[in-house]
Amino acid sequence: MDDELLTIGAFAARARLSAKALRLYDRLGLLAPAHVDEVSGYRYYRADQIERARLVALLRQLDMPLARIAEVVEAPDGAAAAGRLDAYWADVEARFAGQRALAEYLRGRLSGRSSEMYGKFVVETVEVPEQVLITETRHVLAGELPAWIGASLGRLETAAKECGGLTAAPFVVYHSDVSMESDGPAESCVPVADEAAARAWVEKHGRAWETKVRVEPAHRLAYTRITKAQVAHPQILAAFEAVEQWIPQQGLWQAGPCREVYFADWDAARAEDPVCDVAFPVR
Amino acid sequence: MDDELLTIGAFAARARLSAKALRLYDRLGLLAPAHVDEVSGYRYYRADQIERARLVALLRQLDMPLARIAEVVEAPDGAAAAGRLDAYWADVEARFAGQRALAEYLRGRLSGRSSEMYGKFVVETVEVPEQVLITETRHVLAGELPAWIGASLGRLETAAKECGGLTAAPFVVYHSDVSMESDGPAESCVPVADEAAARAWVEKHGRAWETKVRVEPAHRLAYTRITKAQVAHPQILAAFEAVEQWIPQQGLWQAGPCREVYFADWDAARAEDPVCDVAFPVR
DNA sequence: CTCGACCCTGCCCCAGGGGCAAGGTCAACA
DNA sequence: TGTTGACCTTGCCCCTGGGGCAGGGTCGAG
Repeated sequence: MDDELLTIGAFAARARLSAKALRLYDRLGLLAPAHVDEVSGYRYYRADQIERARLVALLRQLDMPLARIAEVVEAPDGAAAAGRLDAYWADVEARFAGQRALAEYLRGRLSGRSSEMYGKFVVETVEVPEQVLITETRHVLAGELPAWIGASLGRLETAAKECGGLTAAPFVVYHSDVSMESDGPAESCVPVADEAAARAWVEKHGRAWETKVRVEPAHRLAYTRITKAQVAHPQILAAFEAVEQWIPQQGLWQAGPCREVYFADWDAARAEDPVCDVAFPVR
Repeated sequence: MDDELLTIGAFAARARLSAKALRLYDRLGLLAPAHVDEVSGYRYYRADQIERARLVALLRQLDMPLARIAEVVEAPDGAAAAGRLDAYWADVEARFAGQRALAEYLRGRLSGRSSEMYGKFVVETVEVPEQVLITETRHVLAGELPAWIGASLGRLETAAKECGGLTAAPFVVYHSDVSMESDGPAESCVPVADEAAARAWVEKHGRAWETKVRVEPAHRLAYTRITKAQVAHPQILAAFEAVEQWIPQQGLWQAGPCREVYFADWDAARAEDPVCDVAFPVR
């Protein structure tokens, strides 16, 4: 066979990687030389290791982290490797689609169409009485947000039935970044009638740490109503901004993190139906 | 106006950035607080700085480097800012398109279609006599490669006319990575008849460092012929791989970096016409 | 034997922050 | 008027995926 050994430089040229990178991959166990001279420390690679090295190099061109590359090249067979690549690439595609939408939105905004955009939103305020809430809090990425909101509110609405029923529309509070990438905590909330029953339910069914009962004091919300079609990035950002612009114009100021109040039946709504209020607590 | 000042924490929550990030942006001059207490060092931000901070946060979600974000937010007007965003985003789109093509290619390869793919390429060898070359060497990214090859070979072919004419087809040698992202040096070469004239031409017209005259000794090339349509990433990778697979099977080994020999008139060729040999020096 | 081309390790550097420690400030409440 | 707890400061080390350089060891050809 082709069992002559290549020095790191020769191997690097053939694999089209740098020697430095090869040393790193050795250290990480991603691509160990076939032989290391114990005296000199020289690394020697077999020619048939080039294939793996090239694959690593190509995967790096996809910006795949070395840890995930290891999963691909260690896969038991080609199909498994292809599957792991696909999983990674699906993540990248999803993320990129979000970024592209955001870039388009920003281009429009920077081009000076902001005043037109805000004009489309009608902002009002509403007094909200004190509420007993069952809440679930989680760090969640924007891509999973819709799925998580659906699942979480579904769980909590089920709980609400055992706690005297819903006293108002469920909502989600964003304690940090509203938009993509965000792993800032999101808190889904359902207002219920019976605080004691709620505490008992959480005691029994709550997921540790995530589920809590909380009493929110009375407050005032500034909100704008949006349609189902608008509940998506980045369109929804325009709604948030419209409300944020409006608040100081009225001599008010924000008194807490923003929230989305889902007052309609999501599944039954059509794209042009109003389903959600984008809201900020104000004073 | 709304001239009350916000502490870094309050401002961070409103801008949906971390306090740490705000300190970094302050240090980089990207987003300086309106006021810094000289005694305590506390940073205070005006409410109207939130807009800029939000823009920075959104641009960061596009993975735009802070230096380019600075260019956007410092732009004299919205149109200029939008233009800079567009320029950045066009880069991202181009890069992503390349990555997507590579991911598709890799999925096919990992799924075990490699043997079919290699079967499509017929590999042969040819003896190449000693050649006098005028060469231009540059670090070039894959995106610019086609443009650079065209321009560079155009320049060198013009030169060749004054140096006894072309004695063989021009070619490009890849001294490092063949594929995208690569800034590994690429060397465009034209073989000419008159070495003395070539040296004189380079002396007179050569771009410092980039242009050289070089005598390449006689060698043997293993090559496969590809069509104009195949001269693109990542399809061309399959051709390179086919030749690389073939070489050891014949008891040969690679004796130098790979090259693309352009033997046809590029502009006159149709997509299905052979225009290029993908070649490796062998022994 | 010598020389130049390789190779080794180790250290510092980049972006864009996260996390933590030690210590200084601020405001509200008793 | 404290005190307390929340908030702020700087500074240091950590991450990824290497690049670049210094100082020193090795290899092979002439």
